[in-house]
Amino acid sequence: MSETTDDLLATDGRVIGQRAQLTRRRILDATAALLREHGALEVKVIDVARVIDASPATFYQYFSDVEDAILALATDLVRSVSSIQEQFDRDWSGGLEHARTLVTDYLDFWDEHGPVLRVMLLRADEKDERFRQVRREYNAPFMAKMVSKVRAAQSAGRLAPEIDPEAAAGAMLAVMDRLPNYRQGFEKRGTTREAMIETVARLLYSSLTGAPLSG
Amino acid sequence: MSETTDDLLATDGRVIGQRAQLTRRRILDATAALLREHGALEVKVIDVARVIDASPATFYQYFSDVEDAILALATDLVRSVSSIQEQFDRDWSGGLEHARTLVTDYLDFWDEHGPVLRVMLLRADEKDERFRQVRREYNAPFMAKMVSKVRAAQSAGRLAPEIDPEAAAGAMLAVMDRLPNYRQGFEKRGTTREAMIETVARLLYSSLTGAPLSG
DNA sequence: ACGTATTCTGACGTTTCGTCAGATTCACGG
DNA sequence: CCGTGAATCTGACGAAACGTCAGAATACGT
Repeated sequence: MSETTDDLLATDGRVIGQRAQLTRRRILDATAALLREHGALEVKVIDVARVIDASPATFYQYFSDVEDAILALATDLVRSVSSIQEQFDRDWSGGLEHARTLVTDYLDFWDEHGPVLRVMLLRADEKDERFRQVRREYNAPFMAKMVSKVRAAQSAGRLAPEIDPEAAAGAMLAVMDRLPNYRQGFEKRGTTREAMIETVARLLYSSLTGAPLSG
Repeated sequence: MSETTDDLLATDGRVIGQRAQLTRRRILDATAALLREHGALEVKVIDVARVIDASPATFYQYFSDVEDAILALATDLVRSVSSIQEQFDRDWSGGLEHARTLVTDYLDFWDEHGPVLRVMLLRADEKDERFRQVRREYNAPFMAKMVSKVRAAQSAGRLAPEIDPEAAAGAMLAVMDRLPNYRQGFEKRGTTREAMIETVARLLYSSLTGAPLSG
C-alpha cells in the first residue's frame, strides 16, 4: 500500500503550509468569480493574479494553468453534491414529494456552481481524463441509485424490459444537468421555476418508477 | 425594409469574392479540425493559420477571434439540423418507429458535430447573446413541435395538466443534447448504442404522447 | 534576536495577439 | 500579352499574456 495523504501540494510537489493554503484558496475563489463574470474562454492567469493582488508567479506555484484551477474547484464540488442524493434513499412509493425535493436541490446546486460545472462537463465531454474522473465521481452515486430504482420497477413489471437502466438513469441526469441552463429562456416565455421543477420531478418519477404521466 | 443579403463579409465589412470565400472556408474547416483534436480552450489563431499555411493576419480578415469562427460554424449547422425534425410531422400514434428514427438522426448529428455543438451550448449557457441567438434558432423548431405534441396529449387527457409543455420539451432536448456525450462511458459498461437509442426513444415517446413506459 | 524553512515576486525570454501599410495576386479591358 | 485597379494576403511590429527561476521577503521555532 503506497502512502497517500490528502495534503495539498504545490506544483513542485511539496506539501504546503497554512499561509500557502490561504493563498491557494484565494486563487480558487478569484478564479470562480472570474469564471462567473466572464466565460471560461477568457479567464487569464494574469487576471486571477491581479484580483488577489499577487504576482502571476504565485499562481503557478499552485496550478499549472487556469484549467488546472478549475479542475480543483470541480473536485471540491464532488464533496458537496453527495448530500443531494440522499433523497433517493427514501421510499418513493408515496408520491412525488422526494422527487420534487431532489430536483429543487439539484437546481439550487446548479444555480450556485453552474460556471464550474459547465467547464467540468465540457472538458469531460472533450475527453480530458482528469475531468472525466471528476465527472464520474460526481455522477456515480446518482447513477447507481437511479439504476437500481429502474431495475426494481422493471422487476415489478412497471417498466418495459427494453429500457436500459443505465441509459434511463443517464437521461434523467442529462435533464437535470442541462435544464438549469434554460431557465432564463423559460421564464421569458412564462414557464416559472416551480413549473419546471414540477415537470422534471414528474418525468423523473415516471422514468424511475414506471408511474404513468397522466396524473 | 432595410436591404439585407446573405453575402459573406470580411471583418471590415466589405463583401468578399470567390477567392476570399475559399480562404474563409479553409479557415473554418481548420478550426473545426483543431476543435475536434484538441479542446475548445486551446485552439489558437496561430494554429489555425499554420494549418492552412497562411499568415495570422489572414485569419483576422474574416473573424475577430477563434470564438467568432466557431460561431460561424455553429450558424452553418442550424441549416443542416432542420431536416432531422421532419420526424415530428408524422403521425406518432402508430408506435415508436418515428421516435427511434429521430433519436438516431440526432445522435448521428452529435457524433459529427459534437465539438462545435458543445461550444455553442457552453457559450450560450454563459449568456453570450450571439450564441444564444444561434441556440434559439437551433432549438426553436424542435421545441415548437414537441410542445404541440405535449399539448395535444394533455387535451386528450393522456398527460397530467401539471406538466409544463415547454419544460417537458426542454427536458427531452436536454436528453438528446447530453446523452451522446456519455456514449463512451455507457459502452464501457455494456450499454450499446442501440440500447441507448431504444431507451431514449421510449422516454421521448412517453413524455410527448403520454403512453406508459411499461411496454 | 537569530537561523532556517516556507512563500512570494521581480525580471526576463518566449509565445500569441491583433493591426496596418504595403506587397502580391487576379480579373479584365485594351 | 500587357497594363491597371481592385481584391486579397502578409511581413513586421507593439502590446499582452505565458511560464520560469533566482533571490527577496516573511513566518516560525528556539
